[in-house]
Amino acid sequence: MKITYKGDYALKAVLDLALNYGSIVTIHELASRIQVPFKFLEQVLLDLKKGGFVESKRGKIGGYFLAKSPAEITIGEVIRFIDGPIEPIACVEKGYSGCTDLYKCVFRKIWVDVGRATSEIVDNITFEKLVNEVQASTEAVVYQI
Amino acid sequence: MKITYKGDYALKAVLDLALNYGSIVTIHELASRIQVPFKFLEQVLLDLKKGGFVESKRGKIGGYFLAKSPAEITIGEVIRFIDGPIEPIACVEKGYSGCTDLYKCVFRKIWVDVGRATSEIVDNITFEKLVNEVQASTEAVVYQI
DNA sequence: ATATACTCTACTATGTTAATAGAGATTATA
DNA sequence: TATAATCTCTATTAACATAGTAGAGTATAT
Repeated sequence: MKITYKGDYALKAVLDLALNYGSIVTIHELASRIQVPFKFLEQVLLDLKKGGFVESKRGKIGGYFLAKSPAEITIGEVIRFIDGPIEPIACVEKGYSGCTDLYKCVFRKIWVDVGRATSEIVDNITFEKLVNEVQASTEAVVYQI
Repeated sequence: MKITYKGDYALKAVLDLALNYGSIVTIHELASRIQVPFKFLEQVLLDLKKGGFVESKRGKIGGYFLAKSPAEITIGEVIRFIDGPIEPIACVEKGYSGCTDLYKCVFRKIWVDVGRATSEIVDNITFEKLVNEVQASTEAVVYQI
């Protein structure tokens, strides 16, 4: 798994929408809050829409909002959709001719293991969990003042 | 972690040298056995040499051989040296300005976890282990005949 | 000497990533 | 209905990484 900027931005965008679940958020607000180039974020959001993670409303008072509750979205789903398969090497998902050689691709099963271990983590973290974490940390800051 | 062809070839090369531990192997033999472009493999082997994984002997009857015993080399060491850090995103090792924002980079600790889980696997697999696996599988085939 | 084999540097083609640009479509509201 | 705000879609580009190729140079056994 390699997380690109696009994937990173997508996760931050979904997190922001999760933090604002119930209201509608413009790309502009989002872009300034999560510090991402506006035009790039536009594309990321269109992708997230195609993936069924977010919905949008056009026109004045338009914007984006989550298509499901934060509890129903995991970071694994998002990162897979935006950045592709979790596995560290293509041979784990595809045919990969290299596996026909003498060594019978002894490495393949290792990459499968790595993929599983990674999935174990990212598929069990929902945005609800992350929202709670963020809120707990910001509350903690408030109490310190 | 993303494993490139170079990393894949490096692992196969080390495995081949491990299977032939004790003897010296030419790039040519290696290239034909592990099915890798000769000139590309040359470079990979030079890198592996810089990394201290292999040694070489020039001239006639020259070739490559492991610098340490297969038991002393893990696939984690090799892959890190050839393909860079295990972590799925740069922010885990570097500064990464994105972490200064409101959300305090809630994702960062997840990537650290993923990196740890991956390391757990790849740092505990030595080439001795792989050699045993390969030999067991080829023996099994022999018995079947 | 010479053949064999490693060493080193440079080059190139291809693809991906990150970002920018701009015209178009939709909708609330004055 | 005009208009401003907002999402939608396609194209383009600069920079970088990857995968592979090329060729001249150096070392060594015989």
